[in-house]
Amino acid sequence: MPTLEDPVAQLRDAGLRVTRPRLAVIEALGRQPHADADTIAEAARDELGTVSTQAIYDVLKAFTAVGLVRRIEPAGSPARFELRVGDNHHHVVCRSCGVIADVDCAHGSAPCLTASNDHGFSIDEAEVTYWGICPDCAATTALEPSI
Amino acid sequence: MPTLEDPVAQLRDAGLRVTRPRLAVIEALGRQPHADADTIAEAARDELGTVSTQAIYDVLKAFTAVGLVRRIEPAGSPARFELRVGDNHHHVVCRSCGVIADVDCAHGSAPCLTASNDHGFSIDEAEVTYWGICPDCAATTALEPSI
DNA sequence: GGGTTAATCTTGAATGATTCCAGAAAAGGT
DNA sequence: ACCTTTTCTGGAATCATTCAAGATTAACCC
Repeated sequence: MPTLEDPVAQLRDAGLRVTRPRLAVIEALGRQPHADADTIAEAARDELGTVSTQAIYDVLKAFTAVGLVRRIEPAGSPARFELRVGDNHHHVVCRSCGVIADVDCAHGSAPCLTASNDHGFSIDEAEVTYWGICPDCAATTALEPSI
Repeated sequence: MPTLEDPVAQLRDAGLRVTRPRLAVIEALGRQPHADADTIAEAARDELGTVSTQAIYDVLKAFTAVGLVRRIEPAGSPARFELRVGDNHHHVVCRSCGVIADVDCAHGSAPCLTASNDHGFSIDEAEVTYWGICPDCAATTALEPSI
């Protein structure tokens, strides 16, 4: 019952070599969606013992290039990565702690929105980022009105 | 006929002191919307002779804090700044050269979109970034099929 | 099962944007 | 004019990310 496709097959399908660092990155992302490079590196090291930071960046770049993962860069935080599910979904970002949650796209496939005036650009994607406060931070703030 | 509000008045209204670097930044932004910190610094230096990079960042931070300018950070480029016009508009970014153009929001005031599932977040803004190729880059690419 | 080759990983240093710090300068209220 | 607070200067520090060169190793071939 592979809810997640077999990682090895995923790599092969993408035309990428199967290496331990790559498998570790896939697994790390499966466990922590929206992780940044550093978090992924730590997770990979927990599993493999040691992996260079550079390897993580290379792996993430290779994955992004073939569309295995999607790179998102919310303003104010380092780049985050997520296993791409093929759908074109969006994100809610907490202004306070930076956590990210997925939001399904209400309009189907990309581009899910049409620009009112495209200025002659040929648009292929509409990326939506919702900004707000997550439930946890809202609760905390309520308790500490002003430091 | 102040199409742009008087910069001095803008600063005073915002409760900020009126200084030469600040006026220079406002003017630079008026001339080049979507400029990054470095570009603004250069423009300010052209006008004032010399200004520290730090001063530019401080000014931009102060302006952003009071809502005089809006900071946008498209993935892959340094932060850009624009004079906030109060409306809640969006941006089209060229994947090739990075130029940014404004796109009016079709839905009025922020947040102009409603998340399909907000995960309990209290959302105050929906930021939309359209990605594509600008007319100039499209023309160039057409001429040079593949380098 | 070895050998070959190109892709991948390691180590270490470099870059670019941005921020931190401490002191000097200057804006505005009294 | 004077004083207080904000703002600006100069220089160093930080963080995420990338570059470079050589060592490994996965995958394909015989």
